[in-house]
Amino acid sequence: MKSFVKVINHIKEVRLAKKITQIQMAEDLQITRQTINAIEKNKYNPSLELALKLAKYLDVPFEQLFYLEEKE
Amino acid sequence: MKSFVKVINHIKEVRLAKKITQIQMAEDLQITRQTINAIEKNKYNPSLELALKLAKYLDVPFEQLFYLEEKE
DNA sequence: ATTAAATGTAAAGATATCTTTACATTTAAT
DNA sequence: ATTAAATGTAAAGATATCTTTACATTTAAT
Repeated sequence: MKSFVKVINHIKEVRLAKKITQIQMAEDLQITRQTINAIEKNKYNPSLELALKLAKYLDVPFEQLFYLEEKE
Repeated sequence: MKSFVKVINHIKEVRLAKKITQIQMAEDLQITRQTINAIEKNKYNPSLELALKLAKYLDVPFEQLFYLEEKE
């Protein structure tokens, strides 16, 4: 899927505001800490399923946590 | 990511309500018709990026188009 | 300054997402 | 009933997402 937009996520900001560690979050969501780290560092996007779990876990509206933005 | 939840999507219902074909939608979103079809038939979930594009295109709140449900 | 906890990163391997090409079946219009 | 448009499907290949194992660096507390 070539694309001129990219996904922005605010996971790190929300996580820090709630004083949760990557480790805690990974355990709670039953994924690895490397995955959380990679997503926060924008190595790749979470799958749709994980994205929905993240919004639920962090208790923020989905569109506030993830949204599209023009690339570059 | 082993998981006890699955993603539900209402793409087909919304698309039909708007009288749009898979072909038209695929062209507009610059993806293939096979991808739309596979997602509507639940062969797999869209990527987060495509999911966000779909909600925007169909003009529905994200959480109305995609949400988690207990598996089985 | 030392230590422990947290974060960052890398590489290999598994599965998921998406494309391309091709053909079959169903639906809608005449 | 015929035809065209739309939908369904399959297989091979490319890239993305996620795990596991391992180690390095940074941050926070003492």
